[in-house]
Amino acid sequence: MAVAANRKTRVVGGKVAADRVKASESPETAIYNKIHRAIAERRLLPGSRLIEDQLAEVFGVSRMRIRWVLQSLARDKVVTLHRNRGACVAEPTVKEAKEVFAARRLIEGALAREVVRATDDKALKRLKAHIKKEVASEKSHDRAMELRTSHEFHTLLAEIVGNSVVVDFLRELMARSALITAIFERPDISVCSHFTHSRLIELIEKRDEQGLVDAMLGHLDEIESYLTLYEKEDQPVDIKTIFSGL
Amino acid sequence: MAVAANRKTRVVGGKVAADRVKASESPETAIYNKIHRAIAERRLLPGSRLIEDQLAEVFGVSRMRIRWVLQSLARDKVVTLHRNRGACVAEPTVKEAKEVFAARRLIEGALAREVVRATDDKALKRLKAHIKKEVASEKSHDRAMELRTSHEFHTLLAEIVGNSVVVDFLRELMARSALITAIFERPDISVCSHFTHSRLIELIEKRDEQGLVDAMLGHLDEIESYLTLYEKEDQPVDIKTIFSGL
DNA sequence: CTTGCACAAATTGTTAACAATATGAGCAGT
DNA sequence: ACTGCTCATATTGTTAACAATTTGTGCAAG
Repeated sequence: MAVAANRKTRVVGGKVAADRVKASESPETAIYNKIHRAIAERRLLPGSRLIEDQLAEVFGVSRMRIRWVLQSLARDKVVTLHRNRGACVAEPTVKEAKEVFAARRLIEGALAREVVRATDDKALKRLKAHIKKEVASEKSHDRAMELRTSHEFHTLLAEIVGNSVVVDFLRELMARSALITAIFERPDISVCSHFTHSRLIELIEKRDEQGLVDAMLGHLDEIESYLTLYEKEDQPVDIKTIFSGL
Repeated sequence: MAVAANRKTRVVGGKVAADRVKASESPETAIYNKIHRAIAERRLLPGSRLIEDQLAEVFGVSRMRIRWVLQSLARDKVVTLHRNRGACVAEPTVKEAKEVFAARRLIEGALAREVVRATDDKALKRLKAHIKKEVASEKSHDRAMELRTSHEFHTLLAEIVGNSVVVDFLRELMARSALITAIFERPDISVCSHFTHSRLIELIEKRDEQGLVDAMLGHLDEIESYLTLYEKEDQPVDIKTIFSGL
């Protein structure tokens, strides 16, 4: 995430301030997260314009702050910026969605091998603890939280391998996946992913490297198959036929 | 790259303007590239302070522009930003360098398989044409250009696979590699990489998937071995001993 | 010789006003 | 109806002045 997150923990009279849990967030990151979440949860629909003045007023900050945040969101492909025409919530194309999933297969597939090598008892505990979180999320029937928790599992695998460069890539891919899922999700299917994730953990425990790789790739295929990723066939008929006639 | 690069090609009286080759660069990207290049070519050494006013004057733009560019450079890990204390040229640690190369092995190793599948005649031509560029760069004895061209080869492989998400990741990794190489390069060795790259192309031509993967991993190990990546052992002796004494 | 303090200088962070640009409505001409 | 035009409006882009912060220096006290 481009927005710096390094405001010091605020201490008041010897006691940590009330917003301690969010203490590591600069105002910029806080706004970044709010907008990002609003988009991922589809309260802000793809294509919606994001007007600086409005956001500035809503969040009670100056326009430059908003500008800054929008830049960050744009770099993470969550909004698109048009010179002199402002920002819109990104509208990922089908092509883009497929590329993101292809990239995930590439990276997470390769990562799977490393995970087997890197997982120790402590890591296993973290993984199993995370499954509990996923179960709780699914029970709550809060789709947004479900998705977040589920994505965190994938980032967690990268964290276990311990390469922060890869972790950053994974985070970025998860953020984009969240947006893509929000947009292309089929309303008729609801994935029960904690089960699949448990299966992955079993394979890690068994040190079944190839099995884990295959299961991971299968898992990603499964997720992708739950989306409606077909190109829209609305040909630009009128103009095209005219031009092909020439 | 976070800085938008989308100024329209300027047309003057029916003829494309003289700066056509750079027409796609906004003033921000131009400055971004200049600073980035100065760092990669070690004209700006790691740790050097980058003072907004100075840069603004040098490039003849306002401070806000510089601020914007510094933000982009920071996100690409080429400079580090300290709240209220300005920007410095990044000083990649040995740990960071190793992580970047580990990430490269992960991604480029996995990419190698895809490359074999994705390479057609046209792609082969591009690859071979690029080797010529590398040869020319090496002849010129311009170390900076040599490095650039060499890195472009790796990005080119990603381009051939055709996944723009992966291409972006690779570009980022190459930029960081360039900086890392610039900093940790051993002055006594000069890599003659076009030969190794030619070997990779041969393997692609032979459709030797596993061979290519192995060769690529070996290549990356080789590059890394040409750097002086040992942790500096200058223990914080004084303080540490005092504390361990307690 | 070190520590602590106050103050000055350099630098970054923020704001509000202004300039430039794009968008859409209205309206005339065909 | 459709095109082309002008102008008002909304919105973004830029600037310059101001506020806040950090850093370094000098000086006095221990």
